Amino acid sequence: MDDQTRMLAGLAGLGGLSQGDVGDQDSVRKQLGQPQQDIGDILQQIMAITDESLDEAQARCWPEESPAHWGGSDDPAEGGEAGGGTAGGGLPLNFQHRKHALNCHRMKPALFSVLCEIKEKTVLSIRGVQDEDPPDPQIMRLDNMLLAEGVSGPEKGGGSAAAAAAAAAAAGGSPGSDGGIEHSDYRAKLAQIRQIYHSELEKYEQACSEFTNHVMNLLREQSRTRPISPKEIERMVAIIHRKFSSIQMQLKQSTCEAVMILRSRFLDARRKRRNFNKQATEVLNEYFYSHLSNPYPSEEAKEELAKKCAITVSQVSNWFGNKRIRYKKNIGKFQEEANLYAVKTAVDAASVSAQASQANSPATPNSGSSGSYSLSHAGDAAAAAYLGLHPSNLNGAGEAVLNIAPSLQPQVDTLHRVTRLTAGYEELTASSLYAPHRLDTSNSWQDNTHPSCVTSPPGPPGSVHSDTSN
DNA sequence: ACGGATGATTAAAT
DNA sequence: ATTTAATCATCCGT
Repeated sequence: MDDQTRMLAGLAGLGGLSQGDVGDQDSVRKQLGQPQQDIGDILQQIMAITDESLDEAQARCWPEESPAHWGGSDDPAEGGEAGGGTAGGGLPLNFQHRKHALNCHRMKPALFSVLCEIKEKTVLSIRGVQDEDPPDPQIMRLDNMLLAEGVSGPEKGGGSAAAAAAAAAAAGGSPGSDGGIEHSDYRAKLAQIRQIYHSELEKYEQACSEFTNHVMNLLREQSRTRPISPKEIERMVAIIHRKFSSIQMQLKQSTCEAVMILRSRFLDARRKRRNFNKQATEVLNEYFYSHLSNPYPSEEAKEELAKKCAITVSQVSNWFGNKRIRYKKNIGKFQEEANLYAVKTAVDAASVSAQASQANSPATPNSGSSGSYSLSHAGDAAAAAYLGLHPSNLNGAGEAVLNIAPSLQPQVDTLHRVTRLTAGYEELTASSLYAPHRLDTSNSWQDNTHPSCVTSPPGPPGSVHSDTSN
């Protein structure tokens, strides 16, 4: 682990400091304010000890010396009178007992604290004042996002489902049937991300606490041989945590990134475009072709259409925008469609009227098409188609017997016949039905391009692309 | 795989 | 704010 070695290097650096501190006799003396003779003795002993290698010292001293050690970082209260009795007052001449005696010296706690203080100051001056870290706004942002995305929140379901639903609503997706499948896919991926995130997080946390413990033990042990205050250990732990939290931030950041990518791939409505279902298209087309002279549904009409088609109002707007422009661009291509829907509306109108006049109602086979939007205008195309159809497709009672509506797939010859029939009434439809409407209602809708008719395409149908390039 | 169809997005115009 | 025109990205039949 890279950070571990770096961390240890940092610790080693601190260790080096202690040697320098020990040499600073003057300040020690100044701060202690104790008889100088005493201090001189102690310092000499300290110097002697610091001349030994750490290994030697450890090997020699630790096994036998358990009760009192430097600083008593485990139990600060212990420091006060530790030195009093056990040393027995005799001067330690034996090299082996030098350290032990030093530990038991009555001055030891004071000296220790002074050394710690000095070191503290040095460390602070080196490191500057950036010790207290404010809660990182960056990591807070990431946390918030992960929480909102349902990655770091409660384990299952709730959070992510809510997030997905919210995203779907924001994307304006249809709440209908096919939405759920997509989202289950999305949720599966999200769960995958969440799992990775959590396992990584756990790993990091474990490593962090492990390492922290290790360092703390190390420092505590070292506090027997060099001045390390509890405060310093605390700070070291803080440093470690900072390091690890920066690693954690990286993890969070990459998780956020992954979630964003996932989101854009799965929930961006544009990328995951779904065609409207047949019925919706049908409803929209019916409206469009029955209001061909002014295919601009009002807000209420849009709402109604949206409700009918189980899509949003803005989707209705999109649809009409696309439809208008594409129709206008290549009328010929939409000819058959126009006739088809004209027929359908005519049939509906006919069946409605038949229903009205005759008591029996042969429930229009075409589910949503009978005009719940205002038929006030049901006019132009419907009437034209009606005219074209009348001779062959209406029975005596005026009831529609047309069979193309239910099966949505009109045979080609039927269509052709309709087209040709309608074409026969060209002047009638074009001039007496369409033209007036076009003139008085709409100003910009098809100002010039197609002068006359619905039925005779002005140009070669196949040649023009509705969309220029792709 | 390809090309047309189609819903959505965008900038510009109104 | 809505519409147009162009464009994008995907869907879907072949």
